[in-house]
Amino acid sequence: MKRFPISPESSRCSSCILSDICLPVGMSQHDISLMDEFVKERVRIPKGKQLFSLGDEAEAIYGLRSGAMKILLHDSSGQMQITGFVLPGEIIGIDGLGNSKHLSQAVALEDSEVCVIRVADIDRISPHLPILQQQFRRLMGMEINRSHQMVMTLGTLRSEQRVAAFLLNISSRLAALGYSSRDFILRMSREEIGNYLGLTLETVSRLLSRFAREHLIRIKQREVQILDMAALQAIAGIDVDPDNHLGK
Amino acid sequence: MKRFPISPESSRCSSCILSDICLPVGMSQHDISLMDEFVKERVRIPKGKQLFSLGDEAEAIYGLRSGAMKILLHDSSGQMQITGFVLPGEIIGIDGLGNSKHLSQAVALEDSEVCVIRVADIDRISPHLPILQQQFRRLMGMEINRSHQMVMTLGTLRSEQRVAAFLLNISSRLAALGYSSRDFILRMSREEIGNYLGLTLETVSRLLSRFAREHLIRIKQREVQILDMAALQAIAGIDVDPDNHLGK
DNA sequence: CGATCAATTGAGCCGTCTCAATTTGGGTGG
DNA sequence: CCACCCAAATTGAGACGGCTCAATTGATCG
Repeated sequence: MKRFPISPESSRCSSCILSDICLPVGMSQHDISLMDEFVKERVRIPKGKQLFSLGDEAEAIYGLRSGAMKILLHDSSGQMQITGFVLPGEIIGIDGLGNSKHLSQAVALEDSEVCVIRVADIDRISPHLPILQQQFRRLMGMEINRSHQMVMTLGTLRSEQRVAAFLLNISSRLAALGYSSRDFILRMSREEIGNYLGLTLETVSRLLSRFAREHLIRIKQREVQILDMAALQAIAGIDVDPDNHLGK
Repeated sequence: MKRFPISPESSRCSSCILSDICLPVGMSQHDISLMDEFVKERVRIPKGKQLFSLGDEAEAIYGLRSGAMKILLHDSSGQMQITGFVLPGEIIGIDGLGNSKHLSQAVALEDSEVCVIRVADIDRISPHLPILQQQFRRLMGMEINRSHQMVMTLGTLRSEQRVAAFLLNISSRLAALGYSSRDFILRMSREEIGNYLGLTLETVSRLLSRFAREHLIRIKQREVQILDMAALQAIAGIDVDPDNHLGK
């Protein structure tokens, strides 16, 4: 795995364009500059290669700087489940923090680059930077909520709702990155989407085709264009009418 | 909500029978005695009442001392999903730590009692008791893993596997508490089990009946007796044969 | 320009849900 | 103590959503 020191100025936390959605969210400029102290390393992961895998020592967490990754879980019978897709600015490896060993595997969907934050450094610095403890609590809390949201999706939504919710989720995360929320490229295959959503790849494909036939989206391979955001939200079960929350 | 100070000696962390599976897990006797300092309060929650609900300030976490609870999530369209059942010795409210507001709701399945650990106290004491930070990281990590496991279950398992895995899960958690792993009473209804597993109550009922017909369990209302643990494990997909993990 | 992999589309089947009827059990008041 | 009531659980019949299997088309890449 290629590790290399961070280049002169370009990519410190203090000057990173992702700093407002990445780990330093909400930190003062002064505190962020302290982070430059221990984010000294970056790693490139070519498409298809893994950043870490099941059983690896969880000695660091990673901020995705560019590219896209998927997080995989394996069970005792060899089943595999994708628990999440990671976009730039998002954090990878939080789930290993509690155990010191990773229980998941992170694989690049395309050539990617991550910033390395060593757990040892965190523990060393956090006494002098109390906000860091809070940041980690917040990050882990976010991961818990994200995962609960996933449980909600898999437990209560029907296939068309899942696919619609998936598109909207990707859309809003890309929007937060400054990209268009209406036009984007999916970085994962139909099979990966299906696995993530608890559906087969055929079902995903059929639903995307149907959405296109109904003029909610335009889709050509992995290029997506959202034509009717409101209709997708309605399908996904995101009520615009606040009264509906009350009734049964 | 009835709050009352902890009685003289009986129920301090340092003398609690749950201390080896509850929050103090792995702490030294000395460190545990420090915890007595800030676990000064307990709360009783009658069956059907809630400990906290969506939007409440997350000012504390709770260790379940007796009884049983369920954790609920609500979505914008009024759908409800049970994300977990809590047994004695387990911690409630971890999911609110990141946001300072609870996004879930905790409801008692039967008359219950929890120990209150105030977040403010944690923040005050943890600088002097570094192991506490680790404990919290560990707890949040466990919650993440638990939730990921849930995603795995909902994403990959078929109904009979989910129900079998559910029974085994409850069984092993009760065993950790010192109760029988073969005979126990379910504290939740078929409807609650179904909601939790992403199935209907009828499907749950049918599968329990089928398991009974096949002599894997005996079941009479909520009383469960496991007759063939190995067979249930086989159904749940817990391979005894380690070779199976490798092949596809 | 063929080879290979990803995606689409169709046909038929199976598992789970829906709707409905019945049984069981527990609690309450006469 | 018994009769009644209500909620929980069981069981059945039928419908339907999503899966499986299979064939075809469409990209991508040496």
